[in-house]
Amino acid sequence: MEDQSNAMRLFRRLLSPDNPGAEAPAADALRMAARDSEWRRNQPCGTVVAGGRIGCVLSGAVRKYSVRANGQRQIIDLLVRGDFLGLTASDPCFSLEAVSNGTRIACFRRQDMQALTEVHPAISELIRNRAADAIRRLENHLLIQGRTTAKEKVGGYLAAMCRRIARDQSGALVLPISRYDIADHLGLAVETVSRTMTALRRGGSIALPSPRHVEIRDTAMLMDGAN
Amino acid sequence: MEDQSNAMRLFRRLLSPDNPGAEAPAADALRMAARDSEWRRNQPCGTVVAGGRIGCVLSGAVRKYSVRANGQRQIIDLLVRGDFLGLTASDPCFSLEAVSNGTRIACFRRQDMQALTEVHPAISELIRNRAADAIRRLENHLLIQGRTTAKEKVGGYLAAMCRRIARDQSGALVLPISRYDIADHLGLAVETVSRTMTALRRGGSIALPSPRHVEIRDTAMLMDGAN
DNA sequence: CGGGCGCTTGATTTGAATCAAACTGGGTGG
DNA sequence: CCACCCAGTTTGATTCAAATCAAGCGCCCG
Repeated sequence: MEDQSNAMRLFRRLLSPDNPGAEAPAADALRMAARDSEWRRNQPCGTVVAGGRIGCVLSGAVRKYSVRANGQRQIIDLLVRGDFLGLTASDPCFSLEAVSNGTRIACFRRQDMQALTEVHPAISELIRNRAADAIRRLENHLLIQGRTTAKEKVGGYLAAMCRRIARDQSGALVLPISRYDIADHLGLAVETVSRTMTALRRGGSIALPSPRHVEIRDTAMLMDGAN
Repeated sequence: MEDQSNAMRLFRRLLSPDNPGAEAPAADALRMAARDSEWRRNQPCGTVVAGGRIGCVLSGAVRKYSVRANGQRQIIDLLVRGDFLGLTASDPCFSLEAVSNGTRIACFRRQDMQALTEVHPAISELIRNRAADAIRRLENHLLIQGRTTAKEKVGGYLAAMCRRIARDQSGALVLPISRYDIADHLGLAVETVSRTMTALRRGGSIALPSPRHVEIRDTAMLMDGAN
């Protein structure tokens, strides 16, 4: 099945980033232990990590967020293909939601995963590396979020996305998320995000063929927030 | 030696948070494998994690930060007693500095640590748990940093610190870091931090016997940023 | 004793939030 | 088929809060 082989390729890549051909047995074992599920846009998918289970995003995207007493939503992480959910046992204050239709998640029971690590040491390394990824992702987002001006934040965000998500045939980023999501992820107002995107376009660091398609024109300018 | 027994107690606590009496052999093994070092205020201590080594803060505090091209310093994490350094192999863009005199760090070589995990499985669990701690710490800071007003940020920060650092005999928090550090950690100007602390004091949610000593008076008010 | 660092307060400016309104495209129902 | 609707996006005007510029204070350390 197509999906099967996609997931296999993903697992092989994750198991040995340098040498995608190796580690087929471990990837097979992961594939066998996984139960896949598919989610629609805005559907809560926190159940995949209930009971301490671990999930891996196969396609689409998942947002991890919390809603404050005053109604403000704060997105603290965006998980895309290859990112793991549920690495920190349980923090009940966060919700998970599929961002787009056809978001597919492979789900593993913790005890199965534990048993697998004893047969395939590479899987234990995989988990460690995904946790390290999560730390780097959060650290990097903190750097972006900690910047002072909206132009620096949005620019840094787009530059970071550039390293994580797929491009269309013309080389433009295809943002999986809306302006509202970006705003809630950066701690800005939607209007500010929109205005800033327009300003970046006028400044020449990006092009916007459509609201969801972003062509990076000048990475340095984008990161500096200097235009 | 006093320090030896302090480090032992720390390792035992980290190895089994629920039952501090157990896991003495693993703690002993960690103690034997560790090389301690002591650092002075503002001294760069990134060398302890050079070559992929792992460090554990025994006392004092360490700040992890990056300096941008425009000179702006961004502190992305503050490590205190029990926190681990170098969990994400190497990200050369961050610097480490001791925050206070007498900051002590236990340092482990990665291969020694690896060998230990094979004898003591609890040590491998320890590392996983410390990584999960780091993720939770960063997520929580992101929630604080993503808030809109300075009062919410500073209030949330103090409330978070409350759960991590020691209190003096009167029950007040002893901040290990300066207003400048707090500002660089929250992405605010020093003046704003100072003003906000004063406002919180006047609002009655905290008391400030001295700039570095904070008594939490009303946690709810502090977290809401509502006063 | 001096100097500098850390902290605080004040006045002004700037930039993002907020309030308000129009526009777009895709989807639905008549 | 077309009118309508609606969520997402954009732009404009105004308000407000934090950055910036400026200056004074207390204290520790040399």
